[in-house]
Amino acid sequence: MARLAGSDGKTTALAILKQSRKLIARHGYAAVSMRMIAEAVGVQAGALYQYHSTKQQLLVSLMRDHMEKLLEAWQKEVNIQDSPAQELARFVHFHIRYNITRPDEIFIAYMELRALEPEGFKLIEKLRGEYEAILKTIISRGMKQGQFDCEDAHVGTMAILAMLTGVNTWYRSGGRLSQSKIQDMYAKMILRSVGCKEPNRRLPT
Amino acid sequence: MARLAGSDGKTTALAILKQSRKLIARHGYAAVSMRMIAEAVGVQAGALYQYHSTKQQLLVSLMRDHMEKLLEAWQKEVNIQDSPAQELARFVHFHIRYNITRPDEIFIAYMELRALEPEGFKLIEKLRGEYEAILKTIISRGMKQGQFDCEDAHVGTMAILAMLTGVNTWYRSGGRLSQSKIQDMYAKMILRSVGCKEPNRRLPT
Amino acid sequence: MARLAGSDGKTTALAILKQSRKLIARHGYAAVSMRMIAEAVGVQAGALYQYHSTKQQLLVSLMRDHMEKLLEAWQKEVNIQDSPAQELARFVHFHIRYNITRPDEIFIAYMELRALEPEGFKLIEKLRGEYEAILKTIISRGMKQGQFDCEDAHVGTMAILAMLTGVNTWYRSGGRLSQSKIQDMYAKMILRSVGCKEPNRRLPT
Amino acid sequence: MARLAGSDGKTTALAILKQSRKLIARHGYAAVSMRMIAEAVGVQAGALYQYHSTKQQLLVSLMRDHMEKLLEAWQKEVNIQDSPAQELARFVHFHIRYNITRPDEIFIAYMELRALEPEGFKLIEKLRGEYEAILKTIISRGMKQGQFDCEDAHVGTMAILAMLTGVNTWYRSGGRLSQSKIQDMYAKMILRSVGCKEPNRRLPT
DNA sequence: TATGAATGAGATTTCATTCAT
DNA sequence: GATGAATGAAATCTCATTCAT
Repeated sequence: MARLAGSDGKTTALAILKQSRKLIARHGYAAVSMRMIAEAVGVQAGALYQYHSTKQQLLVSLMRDHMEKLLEAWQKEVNIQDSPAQELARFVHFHIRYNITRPDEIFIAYMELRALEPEGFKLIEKLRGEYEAILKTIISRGMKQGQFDCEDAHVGTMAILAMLTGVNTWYRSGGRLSQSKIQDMYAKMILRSVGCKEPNRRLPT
Repeated sequence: MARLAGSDGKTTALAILKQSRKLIARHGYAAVSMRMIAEAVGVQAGALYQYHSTKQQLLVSLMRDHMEKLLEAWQKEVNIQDSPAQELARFVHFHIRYNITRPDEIFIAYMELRALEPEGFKLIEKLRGEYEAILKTIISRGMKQGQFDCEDAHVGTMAILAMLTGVNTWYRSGGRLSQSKIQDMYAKMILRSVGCKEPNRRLPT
Repeated sequence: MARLAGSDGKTTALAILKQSRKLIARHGYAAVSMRMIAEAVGVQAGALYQYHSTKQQLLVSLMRDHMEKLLEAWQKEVNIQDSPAQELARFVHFHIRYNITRPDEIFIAYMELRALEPEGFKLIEKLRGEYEAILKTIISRGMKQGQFDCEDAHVGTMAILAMLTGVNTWYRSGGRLSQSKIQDMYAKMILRSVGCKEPNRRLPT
Repeated sequence: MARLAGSDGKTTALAILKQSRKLIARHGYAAVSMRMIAEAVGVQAGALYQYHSTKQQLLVSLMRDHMEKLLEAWQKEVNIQDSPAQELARFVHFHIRYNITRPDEIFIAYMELRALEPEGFKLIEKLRGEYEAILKTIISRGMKQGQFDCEDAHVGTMAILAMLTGVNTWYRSGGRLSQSKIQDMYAKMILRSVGCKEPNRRLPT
């Protein structure tokens, strides 16, 4: 049949992204079928192909979307007057705050790289690299200025990102620890881990 | 046809575990078919069912196998005379050493929990809990003895495990950093992160 | 959206016939989708249904169109003063000339009969029969007048039509042989094949 | 489920070829679905893929099979003592006899070339070329020896093959004309068409 | 112990067609 | 006259699994 009265392309497009994000995060790209997504959206499977030419394309859209928004969000957050320690703390707070409210995006971004075909993989890897570079630059600057005592900026970057992103594997909103408490704890652990002596100053959560 | 001359049940059983581990780690449980495994082993798909009653059972075998061996290995490693700091350092060295040589097992253990059906999930979760308890106990002991200054043993446990396990996402053998160098760097970062002042003593890699 | 400024029903109608003819001739009715046709025309698939109620109807239009024009064209060609041999030669020249410039129509007319549903099939078969009857009548007349020595008018008709229509399977314009040369060669072969002794007189190509 | 007691690969393989040949000849490659073939064979659609990796492969098998058998059959038929006229008559008789009993193969061979993807197309074209070369050689020999008066061996080849293959479009076994009568009529028409004066000697049907 | 044939369900994707706008 | 959104059916192909041999 045809279009239902009141149906609307933009609404459907958003619903597809939302539902597929949720499903893929829960079960994994390979385990989610186009039919499952369609059912969640409330359309037939064929309708999905008006918005994404293949299942793979849908995954790429999801991941690119997330990475681009993440990078933009940091740009709005950054404060050029920060010392390295302040900037690292700000980054920790930002990363946790941003990720804790978007567990599905994060999970997909980290877990479904292997499901990407070469073209999509290259695109997403580039965006990931840009985000890693932000943290690496902070650490390098702190090392140059003698504020941090870290042996290797790259290893530090990877270790800290793993630690931060790991929050999502155990954090439950409404759990024993508030988000701001977690942010403070992680900031402290991480500043210590790079050998920073400067006291951790409170930052907006 | 019947059994090929020279074919051997034990050999096949091992080959199935080895190849399925490799394939599932690379592509994910849902993306690996029984036929792919069979081809890698060099048998027909039907033959796999002589060893594992379902695809799901095969996954459970793989994961239980890994967790049990990991726990056993730590038992052989532990030294009851260690101070908390020494034990934490030992744990860091152990975890990195053990995991760096078994990237596939680790990846599956962390990634395919969601692919487990309820029965298998309960079993594997129990074993994971036992491993986490080891680290949590170390931290708690260090806190009690005043050697560590950590606000929350559980959060510390999860943060440290995430950091450690993250090594596998970027470590390449033969890369710029040797395994023992990485172990030292992580031990330092982690001891600092729990507020330990005791100098890091060298441990066997 | 509504009609685009400058779009025009007649133009679209012609474009649909032209593009569908081309596509169906190349790939076959079953292998051509309405979307492929729409894309070639430069409209959305839905727009095709303003001109043809179904895909099948579109095919019937294409075939009826061709057969009717072919029959009309012969009517303009015929010369009632021709002897049977002259008329046969005229027919050969006509058929080759007409078909060589319309390879797509011919191909569809001969190949897609099987794609017609009963109603359309009856219609097109009737028109085909009329065309075959023209040739059969020529041969019969030649036999009655003793100019041809052919054992069976029907077999002769079918054999000659197959031979003539086969030209399209190998003729390439600009190839080694000119159209008029081919017409002469075929006229000679065909007149001989029906045992006609009268010399082949030149006819307009 | 599993294999049915008494089922047998060779039997199924033959049935697939037989049924797909029949169906593709009637409706065309694009219009025949794997399900239709499977139903005709009496298996599920998936079972077809044990024998042919794709639908396209199945088509190639069908066409190669036919062309190879056709070429072999002529090799058994040929008589090196034939004069060109005798050989041409023999070829006509052979072609009609062979094709009249295999209408499906012929139809597919001539009609589904366009359904072949490049790889398969190249293969089948090569075999077709070999068959055409047989007739072309006969005509060329007749021209050299002065027995035939034909202006162009290539055009003659294509014209005669079209004529001969066209028999299949109208012949119905048990119809008004017997096969041997048709063979004689065509041999006569064709020998005349190449300007051969030698009387047509009877050949085995 | 393993093969080879098959199933039945389900995967992604495409199709002709419809209809509110 | 045409679009854009959608349907429901069907296409090709893959999958886990079974079982006679």
